[in-house]
Amino acid sequence: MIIQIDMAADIPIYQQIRNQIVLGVAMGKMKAGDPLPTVRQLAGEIGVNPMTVNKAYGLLKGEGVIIMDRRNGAQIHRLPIEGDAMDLDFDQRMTLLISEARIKGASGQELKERIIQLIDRIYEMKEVVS
Amino acid sequence: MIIQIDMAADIPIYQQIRNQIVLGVAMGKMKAGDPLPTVRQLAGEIGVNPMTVNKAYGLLKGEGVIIMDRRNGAQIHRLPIEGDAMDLDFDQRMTLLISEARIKGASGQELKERIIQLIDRIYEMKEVVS
Amino acid sequence: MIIQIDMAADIPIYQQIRNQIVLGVAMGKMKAGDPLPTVRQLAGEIGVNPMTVNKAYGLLKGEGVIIMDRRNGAQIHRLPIEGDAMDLDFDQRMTLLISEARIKGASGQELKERIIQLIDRIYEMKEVVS
Amino acid sequence: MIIQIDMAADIPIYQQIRNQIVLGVAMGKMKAGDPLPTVRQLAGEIGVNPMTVNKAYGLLKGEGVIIMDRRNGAQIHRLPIEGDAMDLDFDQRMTLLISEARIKGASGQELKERIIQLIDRIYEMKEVVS
DNA sequence: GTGGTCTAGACCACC
DNA sequence: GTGGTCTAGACCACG
Repeated sequence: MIIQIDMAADIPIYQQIRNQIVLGVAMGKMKAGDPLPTVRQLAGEIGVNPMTVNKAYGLLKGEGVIIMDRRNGAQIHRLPIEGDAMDLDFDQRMTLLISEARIKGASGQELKERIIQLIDRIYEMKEVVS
Repeated sequence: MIIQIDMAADIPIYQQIRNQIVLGVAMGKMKAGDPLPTVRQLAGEIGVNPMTVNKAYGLLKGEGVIIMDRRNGAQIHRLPIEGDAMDLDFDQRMTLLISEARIKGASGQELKERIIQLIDRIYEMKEVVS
Repeated sequence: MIIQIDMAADIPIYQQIRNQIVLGVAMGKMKAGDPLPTVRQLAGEIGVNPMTVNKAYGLLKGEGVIIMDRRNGAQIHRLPIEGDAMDLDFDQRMTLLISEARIKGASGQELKERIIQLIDRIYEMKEVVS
Repeated sequence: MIIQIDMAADIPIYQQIRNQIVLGVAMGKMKAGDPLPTVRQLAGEIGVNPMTVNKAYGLLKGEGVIIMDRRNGAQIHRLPIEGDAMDLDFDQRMTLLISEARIKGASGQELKERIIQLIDRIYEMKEVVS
């Protein structure tokens, strides 16, 4: 599991770390119970301040994606995590994304095909849920 | 076209204004050539500083969504927006959105149905681009 | 001689009018002594405020491109007009233009070929100078 | 890299700052990865409000010339700038520049020689893009 | 420390 | 009237 940070992006680094771990879990690269590197280890690898990694882990813990244990460090939580999968926030962000594509000229059919393709790629790995 | 601002949200106000106008255009509430409220007018209505609205309009102008006319204020651009409709940024944001839904337990089928529903709702209004 | 105005452009309308007349003169579409439409006429044709056209004519008069006569209206002045053809302002604007092209990846050779092509097109009409 | 501002010029200050940095990059005074002064630093040096410098940096960021890094301030972008080097805007500005020179009496030959001289001066520094 | 955001208030160019 | 620019000063998120 390699974390790639884009220092030029507008997205805060701690958010990028959080996002990449979410992606890793959803695509089956990391499974429930798998250990995460320690804060210092990961911070050293990607060259950021340990406080930044700590903040990302805190976010993930708050979301229920990981559990932090004083003895074993952090590890992926049992899945699925709590919360409605497709809540208001999901709809709003999805609607905005589709709208931006529409005003750039995408057709509804193009969009559907592309998104189905992306979903299939993510769900390629069966049984992510523990 | 009413702009609703959530002062408590962590999304910057100028970004919220920009998003709502993009949504309005994509869903056909605003058509090419339609006038937008003036900077001062909109600022007064939603109770923010004109500079904040100005920044939102500047963003939209940079994206090619609106044009700023010294005589008539701003209006929706008549030319199609430049840029690939489904670029790398689109894929990344979409992949993240789908991944978040998956780890909350959504099935691939559920996701496809929901997203197709959202797309159909947005594309209900035919011919947004004049 | 048709004047085309781009209301969406950042360039002020009076400046656009001035520029197009300069282009028309340089490319031989208008010669010394040719009459320009009256302020009201041109304003009506392109749908702008007469004050705007008036300002453009004032600019051109100040530069020596046209002369304004109460009886005959405005007409193109005898060419060439006064002033160093390649002054400091020319060098600065040209340097900026070339620099912008360079950072977008243009090679020196590409630039020279393109510019020579543009010069030849403009100088196609022999003997603009009266 | 010293930025010189002409407070009396009719070009906005933020535009002057942007232009000088573009020139600096194109002429090799600044290379990819080189740090720019911080917003507050530069604002202090040239005696303007930080917001003005911020606007200039925002422009350059939007153009892909620089990246803004929360840790190290701004620096020259390492990737080539997107966009056609010689687009419609380039042609129009170049045509206007040549036309203005022609009506002041410049010959096509004079122009070609002068412009080639300017290009060679700018491209003196090999390999600006890292 | 940095940049990001927002405010209040001002003056100017354009039309 | 409009938007464009600039200032002074403030608070916050990020690292």
